[in-house]
Amino acid sequence: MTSRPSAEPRDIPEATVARLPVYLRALTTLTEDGVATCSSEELAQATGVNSAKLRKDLSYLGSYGTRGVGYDVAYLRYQIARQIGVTQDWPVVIVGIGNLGHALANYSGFRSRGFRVVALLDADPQRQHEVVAGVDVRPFDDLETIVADCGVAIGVIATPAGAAQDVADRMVAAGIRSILNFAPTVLSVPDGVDVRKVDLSIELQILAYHEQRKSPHLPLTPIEEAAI
Amino acid sequence: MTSRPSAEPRDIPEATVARLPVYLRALTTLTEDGVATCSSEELAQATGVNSAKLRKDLSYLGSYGTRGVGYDVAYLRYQIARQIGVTQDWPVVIVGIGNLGHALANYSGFRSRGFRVVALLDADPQRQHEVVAGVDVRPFDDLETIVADCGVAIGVIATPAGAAQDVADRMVAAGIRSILNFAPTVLSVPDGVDVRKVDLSIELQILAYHEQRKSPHLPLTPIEEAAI
DNA sequence: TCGGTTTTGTTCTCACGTTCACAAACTCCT
DNA sequence: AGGAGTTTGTGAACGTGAGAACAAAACCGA
Repeated sequence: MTSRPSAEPRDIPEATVARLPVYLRALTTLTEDGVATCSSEELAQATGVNSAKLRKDLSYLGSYGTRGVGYDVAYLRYQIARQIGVTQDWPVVIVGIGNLGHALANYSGFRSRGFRVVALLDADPQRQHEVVAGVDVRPFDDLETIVADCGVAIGVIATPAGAAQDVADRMVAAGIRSILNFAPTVLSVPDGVDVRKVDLSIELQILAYHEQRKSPHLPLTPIEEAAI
Repeated sequence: MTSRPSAEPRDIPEATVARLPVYLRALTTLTEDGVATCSSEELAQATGVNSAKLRKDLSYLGSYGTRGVGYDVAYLRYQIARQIGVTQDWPVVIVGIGNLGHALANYSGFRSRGFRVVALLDADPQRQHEVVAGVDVRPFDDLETIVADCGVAIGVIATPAGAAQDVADRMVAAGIRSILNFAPTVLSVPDGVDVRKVDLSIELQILAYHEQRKSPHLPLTPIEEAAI
């Protein structure tokens, strides 16, 4: 036991924050497999990172390991979950119930990882009679009421690009301060509001870039310059 | 005009590569709006980055701007597309036609950005009679044939976590060298194969972390240490 | 109790990415 | 033709992140 029982809330580097959920997932798997203890080397293997990096990441949370032994899986798992803030459920609204919205609403990974979809919203009245994943689709104008009633802080945008900024503005006005944006557009939001984006085609384009360099796949003569 | 007409193929930093698709998207929008020229400041605004960073990013591609004027939208767009390698279509296979696979197959952003879904594969015979987005779902065992026939280099995994590693192994064996993984698991692949992952719940967890620090939402007393 | 073994936590160094700041280069107007 | 105004491209300073390496701290067996 260290001299001070409470962990100090140092600020954690962004790169580390982005890896904590990966560690959390691996620890959950280990727990399910009945593993009680693991070393940084084992956990690093399971998460695909360098063991030195893993130890440094964990050191930002506190000293939760035992030298010569490793980490208590259940204990470490709880500490990471607490740091991320997923020991209790976060209510989430999803706006835009097209193909992607459907998939997100049905995605079991949200529920099992500390998120609860409390509402599905769509501007199209045609969709407002559907029930997706046990939640019925409601009009977009119900946003403010739902945010206030359920204490929603996180919104997910799965609309077409053209609607995304308007949706974001309404979300911010309603009190939402964290937005996960799947629409292929840049959102502008006031300070204090976090936006993370997931763009499916950007990831493919990055792969294409590297793929192009791998294969000597004649990389298109760069002599079209004068032609334009 | 610069003295050398051809762009030198310097290697581009990863961080820059990840932003090129964003610039490309903005330039496409500007083209559609009939804008012929734009400054780094305007393009930076449209893409949500710093204008100095934008200029440095573009400088890795070559000197395609004109001082005192800005960039020719169509020309810069073509140059970026060429660098990324999306001037011609890339054939792509999607494995796992559940909710997410459906959404991906229907996502028009792939088609419009240089990717063509040539096959949808699923191990479940129940799904093999469906037609999604004009492409019929075929047995997973057809993978090798399709990869060979269509020259597929990029595969998308949208299966449950348990199946993802097996699918990746088969993809690699079939000749695929770039994988976009939506399954919440770490894939291990040989050197020379690129994997990018998209984990929907990780993004939410990162938002939750920051959200937790914003609100003084009693952050769960860290005195459970002795209790575990 | 004590040496040997294991594994963590941390320090140090290097590489990468971001931002600033400014000279070079181009246009426009008189 | 030339000066004023604009905007790019880049060198230099700064900050963040990654990896190697090792001392400190635990366990184990005799």
